[in-house]
Amino acid sequence: MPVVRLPDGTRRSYPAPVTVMDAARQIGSGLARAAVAGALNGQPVDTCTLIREDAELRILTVSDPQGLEVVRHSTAHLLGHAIKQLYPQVRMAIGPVIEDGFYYDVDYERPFTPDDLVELEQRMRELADSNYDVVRVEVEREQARQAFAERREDYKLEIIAGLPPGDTIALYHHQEYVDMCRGPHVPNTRHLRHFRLTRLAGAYWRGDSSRQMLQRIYGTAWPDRKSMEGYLHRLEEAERRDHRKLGARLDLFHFQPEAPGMVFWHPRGWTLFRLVEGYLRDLLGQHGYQEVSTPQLLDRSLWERSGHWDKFGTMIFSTTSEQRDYAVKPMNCPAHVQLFNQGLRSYRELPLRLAEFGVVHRNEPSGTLHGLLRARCFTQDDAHIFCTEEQLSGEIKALMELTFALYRDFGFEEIELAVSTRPGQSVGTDRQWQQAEQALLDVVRAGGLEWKLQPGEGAFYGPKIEFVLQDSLHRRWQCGTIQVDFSMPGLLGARYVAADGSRRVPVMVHRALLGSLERFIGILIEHYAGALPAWLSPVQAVVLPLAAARQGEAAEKLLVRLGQAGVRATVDLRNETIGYRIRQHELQRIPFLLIIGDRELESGTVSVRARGARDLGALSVERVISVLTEQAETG
RNA sequence: GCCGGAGUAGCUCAGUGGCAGAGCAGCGCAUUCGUAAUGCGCAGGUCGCGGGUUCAAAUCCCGCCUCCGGCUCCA
Repeated sequence: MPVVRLPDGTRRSYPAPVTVMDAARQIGSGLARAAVAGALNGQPVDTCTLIREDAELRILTVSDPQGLEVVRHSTAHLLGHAIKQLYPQVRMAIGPVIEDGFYYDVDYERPFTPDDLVELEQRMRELADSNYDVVRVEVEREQARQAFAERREDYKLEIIAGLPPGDTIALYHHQEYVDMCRGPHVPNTRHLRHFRLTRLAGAYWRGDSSRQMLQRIYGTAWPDRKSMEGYLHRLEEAERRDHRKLGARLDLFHFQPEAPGMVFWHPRGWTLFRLVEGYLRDLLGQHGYQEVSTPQLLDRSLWERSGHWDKFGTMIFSTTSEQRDYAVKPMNCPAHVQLFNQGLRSYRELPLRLAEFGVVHRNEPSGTLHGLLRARCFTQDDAHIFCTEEQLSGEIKALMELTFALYRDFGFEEIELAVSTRPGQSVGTDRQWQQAEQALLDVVRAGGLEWKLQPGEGAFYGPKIEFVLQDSLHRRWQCGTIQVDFSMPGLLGARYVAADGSRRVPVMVHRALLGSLERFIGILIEHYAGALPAWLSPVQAVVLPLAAARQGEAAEKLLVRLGQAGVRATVDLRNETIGYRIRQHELQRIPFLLIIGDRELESGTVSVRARGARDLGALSVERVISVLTEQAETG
């Protein structure tokens, strides 16, 4: 006699066990038609699931996030069905749900082409439109093994072999196609209507780079046509904002084959770089840091002692001179410990905060390079804080506040936190790690902020807090990091004299706020779609005389006055129509266009057009300068 | 690094074995202009690099480089 409680609080009791679908039907035929699955006591289940005991039940439809997940998962199965019909020799691996869609990893003798994708999608539509029932059958392990052995699904057999013994296995029958899955799945393919296959890629079996490379087919699925179009539009928007394209169009930087993964900054791009750097430099001064600079090449032995050579040897650029091996520095920390080690340090000097805009080189695998976002040479806004154990949590707390304020100034409001703990390969003792992890967790917990744990994702010398910011398209970017290190100072011989006269090893906090300046600038460009706020714009204003012969002289005079006021401005005296020049500078995303015609010449004013055709009217030169300098303030 | 795709003028792209093209940008001349493209003309190429097949290669084959989409990795 199960009693079922519904989300609105009503209870229904049944004389005998009922299926989720039966329960849905009794609530309403519309709901039953829309039901893609159920949630029994919060657990997603198939609509064919029998409710035997008292439970809370919610009917999932495609408009429910959990229901949408079911639809996406079933669409992956539908893809499997289409694949096996069109290419029977394909071996199926896994087909999970991901953000915005799903994929299926498969093994096939030849590479799939975009044309194959079109055919697959077409077949998926035909299958979905035939509105067939998806049937769940629970079987014993041996039966599942046999089913997939007959079908020569080697990957499925490997998955079965890895399942804990005794588990029942669910097979989903899509007509002649059978897939193994925990479920739940839609009861009928009529729920699968708004989907699209998006791209092809390679992927390692079980994510292991030493194993077979499979072909991954990505797809997306949505509750309705409108939300799918919205998604496709977001993809286009992301492409439109691609910093690599904008970097070229806005004349900020370029890459070329002779220096893969290394940036050639153009004058405008380097202006932006220096603006970001200058902002940070001011901040360092206000927060008790001292800026330093350390060598680009350091003897290999130093990296062996720090542990970097062991862990990252193949990714360190190196060079030899007079039979000595040098590493092009991939990090600044060992060099900063050398600064700490100069002279005998007292506890009175702690915390010692050393900052460097450290240019580092890392030999990243060629396939991972991605414009400014993943480069082989980049500039860290790096710092190392040497402190006592007692000072540690105060330093971390101050750093978190500083970081949040900084992101806000650059226009990022949504920030997430993650704590990463000890990885497999690491230096240091259990006690040191436990202490370091505790220090980070204490601060994060006390802060009352939301955070997630990333077990085993820490650096080899210490755990870390990571700052993940969301841009205007809601994409996530990991930027800042705070790492607590009880190991490296000891490995590199750092000591200070404590109040009681004993020698102690300082704790070292590694921290980068923006992370890599190059990468952060790439993110900024995409966040603002190239329309940087005035304080970050390489060119803040362009002076446009209507006709150079008549107002050119006045334009050049204005340019001089703007320069004296600290406004980054240029003048455009080209013999082109005003409409043409305005268009060009709008495309260059210049914040202010200052137009001088005969009317302005007579009245001693300038017409100000702000980016995006916002007309600020005719203003006096003094007023123009005060408007521009105000706008050019940070933030 | 691995899988797949791409590379033709500064940019966007057309050109599938037979004379390398278009639009925009650039330069020149005309126009002297009122808020997102004035007109006419000129110039612009080792078709990524190297090798091969062919009477003939941007086009077919092989190797390499770089880029793009993923995977793995990311101190």
